[in-house]
Amino acid sequence: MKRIMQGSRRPATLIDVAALAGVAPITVSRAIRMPEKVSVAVRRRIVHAIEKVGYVPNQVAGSLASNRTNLVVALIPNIGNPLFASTIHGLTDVLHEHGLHLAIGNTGHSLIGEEALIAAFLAKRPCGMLLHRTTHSRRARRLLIDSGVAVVETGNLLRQPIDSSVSYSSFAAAKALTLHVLELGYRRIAFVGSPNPERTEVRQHGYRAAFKELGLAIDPALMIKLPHTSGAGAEAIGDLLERTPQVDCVLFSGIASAIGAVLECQRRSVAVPKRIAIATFDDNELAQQVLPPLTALRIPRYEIGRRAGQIIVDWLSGTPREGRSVDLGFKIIRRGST
Amino acid sequence: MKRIMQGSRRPATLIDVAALAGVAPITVSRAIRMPEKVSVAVRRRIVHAIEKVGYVPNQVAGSLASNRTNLVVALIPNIGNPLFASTIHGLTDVLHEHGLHLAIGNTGHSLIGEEALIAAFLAKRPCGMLLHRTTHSRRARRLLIDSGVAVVETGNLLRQPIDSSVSYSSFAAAKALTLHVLELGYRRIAFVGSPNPERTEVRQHGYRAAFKELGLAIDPALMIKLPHTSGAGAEAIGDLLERTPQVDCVLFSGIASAIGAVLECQRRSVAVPKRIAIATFDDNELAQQVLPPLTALRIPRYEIGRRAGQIIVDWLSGTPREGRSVDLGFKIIRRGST
DNA sequence: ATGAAAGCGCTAACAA
DNA sequence: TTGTTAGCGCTTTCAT
Repeated sequence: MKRIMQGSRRPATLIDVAALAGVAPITVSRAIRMPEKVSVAVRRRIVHAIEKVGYVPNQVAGSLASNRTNLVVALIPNIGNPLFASTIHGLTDVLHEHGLHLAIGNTGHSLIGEEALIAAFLAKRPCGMLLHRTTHSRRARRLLIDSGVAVVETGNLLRQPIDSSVSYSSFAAAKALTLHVLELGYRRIAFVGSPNPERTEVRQHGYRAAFKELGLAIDPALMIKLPHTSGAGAEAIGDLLERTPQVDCVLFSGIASAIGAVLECQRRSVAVPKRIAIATFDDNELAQQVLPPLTALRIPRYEIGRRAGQIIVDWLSGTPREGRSVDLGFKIIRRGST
Repeated sequence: MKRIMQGSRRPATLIDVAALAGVAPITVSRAIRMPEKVSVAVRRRIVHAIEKVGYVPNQVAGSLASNRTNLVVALIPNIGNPLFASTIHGLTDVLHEHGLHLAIGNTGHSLIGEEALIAAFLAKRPCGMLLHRTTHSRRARRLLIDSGVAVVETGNLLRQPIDSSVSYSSFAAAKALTLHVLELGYRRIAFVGSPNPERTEVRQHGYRAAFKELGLAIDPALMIKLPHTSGAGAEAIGDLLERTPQVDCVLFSGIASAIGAVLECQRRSVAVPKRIAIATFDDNELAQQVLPPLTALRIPRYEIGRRAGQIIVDWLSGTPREGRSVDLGFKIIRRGST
């Protein structure tokens, strides 16, 4: 009740401030956006007036008039996934430095399709858009291109990005990690992918390329798909050991499942890496703490967010971009599990 | 280059669509927002025209005219922290169901202070705001109250929320967890808090209350503060065992440090819970996988986000709220570590 | 350094 | 069911 009555007081506008300060509205606008263009005396009066009436600028009106929203949109498959947290963090860090704000869309199990979702966010007239690993329909691409916003795609390196792409190469990473364990002498290497076909196929491709490069044969019984949870990882390694005892190494697509697998090996007293080696396609602090610590691929997630933000900022300031695809690479960190 | 030339084509407006369809602009507006209010024939022509010119509504203009942004803002201390992911997830799930969108602000190490940050986001004229455990200056509160937006505070249950508060009681949780281990017979119970004083003090308070309730004395050597990382947890338990060998149980404020501690015990072959029991103030899948699995406090983070979203949605639809403080509670899940 | 006029693209309120 | 008229609160452009 109290709130509602207070709220009914119409919020102060530029005009209210101007009237109180005895200047034209445009002068107040200038005092706020380019203080140096307004004389000190007038500025002081305006600042006073602003405090007095509790003026908070209406950015909606400002955006409409200036045709500039300072809004960046990130479309993410699943906000609940901690993986995205670092990228979003890097992104907001850069955006906030430049007075831009971030709106987040969860493409996950959204009822409305990708096109509708993109259209809905485009309706906000953002200055830039980060798209994490979404495949686009022809119409969605059209929509994005016609909109004129800076589009940065992340999640995988694209040869034909709509505008630009910042990521690492999933193919190269998978190949490198597979070569890494092949070179260590492992041969019956299981590959555990996620149910996400898009991502998994690229990685499987890299996995096969590594075998091919060394002229070795792949054991098809060792290609598995399962969700990225530690429970699933635990089950998977159990199954592998029982059903395909020839296995001597497992590559996990997700870190949670890899950690689950290591812990399951502890429970079963299966020696890692002696009986079976384990490596994973992502890294975090915990991967270093388990016993044995996990050999992992380190992906520069925070940096990807920052770089994506930087590209958007550069685009807005008219700075010509250098390349369309920015490869931020990856590192293989060998620890005890291989 | 290509992009820039294409982008220079002025985007289609409602007027363009109206002209092409041979109707008044307002009719197009209606056809989009309330299709049932427009005759089928006219609607068809309008839909055609929209497709033809590739019209994407300008929500900035719409918001200004209708005085409704459909924007909700969440201010979070640290987006990089996976803990917040679930809450944000729950929040977006509800918001998207009601056509609202989320903008995220990172209060963390922001250069601009809380007041400025709140003012900056208020300038976007959001319909609602979620504030995660931020203490507010008098002026910040004023700003929020005067704005008339629905404010939901999370992170701790508040007696005097600005508008409403959704959370669990940190005090009750800490007391309950402490009582839990006291009742199991542990007596020299270390409490490992985070460096965040605000949160840690409330929990320490609960910890003391539990001892007091049973008329037991606290060992002051067992109150520790450290960052929530698994590395820190590993170190901490090592130190505790060496410097204060009387310790028989450790309560960890953060889950990462608790997991680090369990893993450290494995490395040192310290028997958990025989030599030392471990419990933690948060739960996740991994906590169930480590050896032994961790006794944990389960906090309904996703649900907190959903509920916060629901409150905002209700507020917007004028539904009177039931209570100002919603306590979503917690559960203690006993596993092998105690 | 300051101001006047015009309008951004849409929707509310009120007709017809 | 459809249209007319007036803004929403600000910034742009062009004076002064």
